[in-house]
Amino acid sequence: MGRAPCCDKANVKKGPWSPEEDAKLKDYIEKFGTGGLKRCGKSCRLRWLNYLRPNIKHGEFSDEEDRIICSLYDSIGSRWSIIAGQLPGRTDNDIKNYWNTKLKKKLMGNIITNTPNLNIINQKKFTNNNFNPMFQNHHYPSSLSSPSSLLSHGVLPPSSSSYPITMSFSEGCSNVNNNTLILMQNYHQHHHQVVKDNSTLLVFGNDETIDRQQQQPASCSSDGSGTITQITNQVKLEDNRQNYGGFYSNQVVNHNQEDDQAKVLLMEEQKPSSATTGVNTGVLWGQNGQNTTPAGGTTTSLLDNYGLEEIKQLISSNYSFDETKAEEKDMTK
DNA sequence: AATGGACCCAACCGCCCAGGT
DNA sequence: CACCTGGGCGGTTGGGTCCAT
Repeated sequence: MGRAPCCDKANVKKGPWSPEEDAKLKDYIEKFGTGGLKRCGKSCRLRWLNYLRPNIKHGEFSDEEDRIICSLYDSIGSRWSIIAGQLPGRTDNDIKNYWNTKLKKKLMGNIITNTPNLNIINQKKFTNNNFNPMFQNHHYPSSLSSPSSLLSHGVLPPSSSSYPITMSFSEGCSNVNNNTLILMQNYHQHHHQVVKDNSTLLVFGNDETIDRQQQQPASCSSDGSGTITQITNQVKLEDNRQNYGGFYSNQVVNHNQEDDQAKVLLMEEQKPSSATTGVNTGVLWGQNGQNTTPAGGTTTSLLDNYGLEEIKQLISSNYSFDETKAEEKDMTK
């Protein structure tokens, strides 16, 4: 037997709360608890919890709050109530909205603006000759496999302002290995045209990002897996999308003849389905906290190496991260 | 000034679970 | 044990606002 409705839907008011209703609810709760309103109990509860109850914080989130949210999101995923528990005055709904509408984008902006050497990149496009060594050889521990973890471990400072950059990775970047950071201009397909987006993808490369024999760029999904794509002098669209969990890889290569550097992989963000288990979910949309197996190996989240209580302690102890602990744990796998 | 798209966020929906009967 | 109920939670929606054209 299914669950009974929480209220008589025909006889309850819905929609935004009026100031009169707010005052009434507050008054009732202060005097008698809930009752008397033509509101479903659930609605009253939510209104109270998210808006009316004392000491609710509204307005801007601080950098410190950002860090806490990012760290916990990286560790335990979208368990907003637990995250809210670490932020006095903030509600799970608030944090959820903040994450979905701002923080996620802010993180990407951080990576663009605050990664060392990025100024150079902003002034110069990559070419075969100037491909920034940082992105060729800079390795991060596998546990730092998402923007939020990079932020939460202090790799990136929490302030941000995002702006588009032009970026590509070229045939010259042959030293791409696992956990190498690659930043790419994001494009998307709109009415059969390729449209430049203001956002930027952060992608982890692996050995597959370059066909070493043919020296051709290849697609690289957020989990580091990818396939080889033939370069042409025109934008090439192949509708052979593969779902890598984190992104759809469009298999598009843009070879700009004017400057022989704009070989840009086109990728499109893909919102993960909650049902995507057993696949790596990539950089941006990672289902962290789940022990998933990507195409090219395994990922570890902080939760693999720490318990929830330890994570809380880590947060309060200024985010020091014990690399050896992760490595020890990896050894035992 | 009009309009359409993007963005934000309060509120709703539906599922799960614990506790009471 | 089965059923009922409400709390808790994460995902989603839709209306208001902003902003670019």
